[in-house]
Amino acid sequence: MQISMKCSVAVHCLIFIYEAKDKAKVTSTLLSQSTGCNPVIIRNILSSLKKAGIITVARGTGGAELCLSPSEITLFQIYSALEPNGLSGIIGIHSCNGLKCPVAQNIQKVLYSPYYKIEDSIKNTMEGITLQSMIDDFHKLLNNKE
Amino acid sequence: MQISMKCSVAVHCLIFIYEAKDKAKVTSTLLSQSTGCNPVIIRNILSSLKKAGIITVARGTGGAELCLSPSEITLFQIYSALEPNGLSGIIGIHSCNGLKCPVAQNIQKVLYSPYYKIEDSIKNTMEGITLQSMIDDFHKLLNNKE
DNA sequence: AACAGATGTAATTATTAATATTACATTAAA
DNA sequence: TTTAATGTAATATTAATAATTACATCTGTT
Repeated sequence: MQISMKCSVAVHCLIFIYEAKDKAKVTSTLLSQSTGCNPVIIRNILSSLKKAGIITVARGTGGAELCLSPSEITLFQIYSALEPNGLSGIIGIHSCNGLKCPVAQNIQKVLYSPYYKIEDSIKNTMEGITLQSMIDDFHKLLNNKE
Repeated sequence: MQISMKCSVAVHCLIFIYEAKDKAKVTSTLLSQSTGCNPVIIRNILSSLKKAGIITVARGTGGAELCLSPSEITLFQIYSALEPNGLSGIIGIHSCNGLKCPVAQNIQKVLYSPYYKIEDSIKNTMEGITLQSMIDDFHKLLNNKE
């Protein structure tokens, strides 16, 4: 129901910011050109990452930078920054409130535990993936092309 | 991006079918009343579950029944029955093809491994959840209400 | 054989969620 | 004060979900 591409775009931006360090000022326009997304979408994503303490963005003059080292930034942190409700509700549940059927009256409670387990396993997996590991993979890909 | 409520509705239907065994003929109309979903949606879901060998649906006369015991039916089987593409692509990736930026050219490959890990952890968790366990939880909820 | 009550499915419409765009106030260095 | 940014609200567009309509088909019953 809702792991949107925002997360992918955010990882893209973070790798870009890391690579551009001391080389170029990273503006939302630049990132919009690199990702193919609208600059306002980029600004919203950067704004979320900023609130989560992952990056700083200079007002006025512009330019984004990492606040943490890539090994301290996990995919779960990135995802959580973007999705205020976290993983809860990642799977849709139909609302059948007010119906007499006992299955209808209890289905939401029955699904709670399975869905929580799924959310928790996604969380654990995401916590095991760092920006550093993705940057490493990126560099491997660059080297393989030579 | 896409774990829809179909999965929840399917579990609802399967519990209903299990509970109604030898008591009532389970038609799509009945299930549509219990779930609050449109009967055609129900028929499509039942059709998918049927193709996956989880239930039988009698043509003409009507009525759905389980083909397997609830302990043999996992949440992953149910989910897979409904989603032909499985979990792949559960997380959206922006398309930035044809762009010069090296990040843009490699981001999809960089994200492949992390996203595969996530999909796999969801799969494993879903495989550990049986219809039986959900039916047990349902019965516990019924008893607690007395 | 005709009827009644089902399923199966294609085609269409409606609704909701995700993404993009426009507009403009605000910021800070030059 | 000009310029090039960010920040964000409001709106529009697009894509994904779900609902609806319509009708062919099936099968037990009368």
